[in-house]
Amino acid sequence: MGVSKTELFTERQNELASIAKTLGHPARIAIIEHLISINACICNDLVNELGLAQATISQHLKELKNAGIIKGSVEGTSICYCINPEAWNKYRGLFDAFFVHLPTLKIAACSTNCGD
Amino acid sequence: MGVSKTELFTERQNELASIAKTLGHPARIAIIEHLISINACICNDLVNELGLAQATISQHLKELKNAGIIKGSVEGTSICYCINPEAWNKYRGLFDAFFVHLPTLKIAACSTNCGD
DNA sequence: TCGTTTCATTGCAATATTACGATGGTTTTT
DNA sequence: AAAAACCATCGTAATATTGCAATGAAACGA
Repeated sequence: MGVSKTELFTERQNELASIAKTLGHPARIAIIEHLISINACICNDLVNELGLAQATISQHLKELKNAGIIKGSVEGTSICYCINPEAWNKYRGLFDAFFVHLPTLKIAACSTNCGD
Repeated sequence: MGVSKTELFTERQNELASIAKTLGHPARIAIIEHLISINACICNDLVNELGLAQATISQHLKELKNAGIIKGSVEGTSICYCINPEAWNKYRGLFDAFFVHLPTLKIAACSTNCGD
């Protein structure tokens, strides 16, 4: 039906999936990486940097803002965006905790059980 | 249009977004974590473990298999799934490299520029 | 062989996502 | 005040995703 059954999963699983979903578009990855490389806040540059329309960029920025990954502040006629370090570190922690699993011992056991 | 303009981004950005998208559903997170906790391969258990229909679980397993995160091998009438450690480590590396950015110095600069 | 178990696949309905043109609001510049 | 610059939002079209019932396909046991 196009809607996820979030009530079946833990809050952490839903949160991890939600932030992964936010990162699940190359434009949003590119926006984040450009924000980081510029080491400061951007706005209309993203429209020129990536090849997407202004409305599309604005839409992606909104999603990133909703997720908390970035924040923006008014700066004259333009809006200055930057990474939100608190959310950034929180999400890094979530992914770290997720990927830290699967030590060597488990790898061996799994390979054995799966054959192949 | 519902379709991403992948040609605008680097291969790495597309790959990172793709794997993030695969992880962007709580059922797939739950499947992965259950596979890890069982330390071996599962199949029909997932239908009982999560509250989703068999067809739905099968669909999620297919996506995880397409991404390479898991692999399955026939085991009698059932199919044994497990984490694919090579892909796992590769994706962990991608996320690590992504999140490793934003050292303390940049945090300070960004906060200053953004006001707030 | 026949039924059972276990999955994958198909077909469908409901909803979500992606992209963009057009429009409007806010702030600066002239 | 008028024009310009910048951005968010609305509306729309095309496509993707989610979930499930129903149906097949493959392997096992009686």
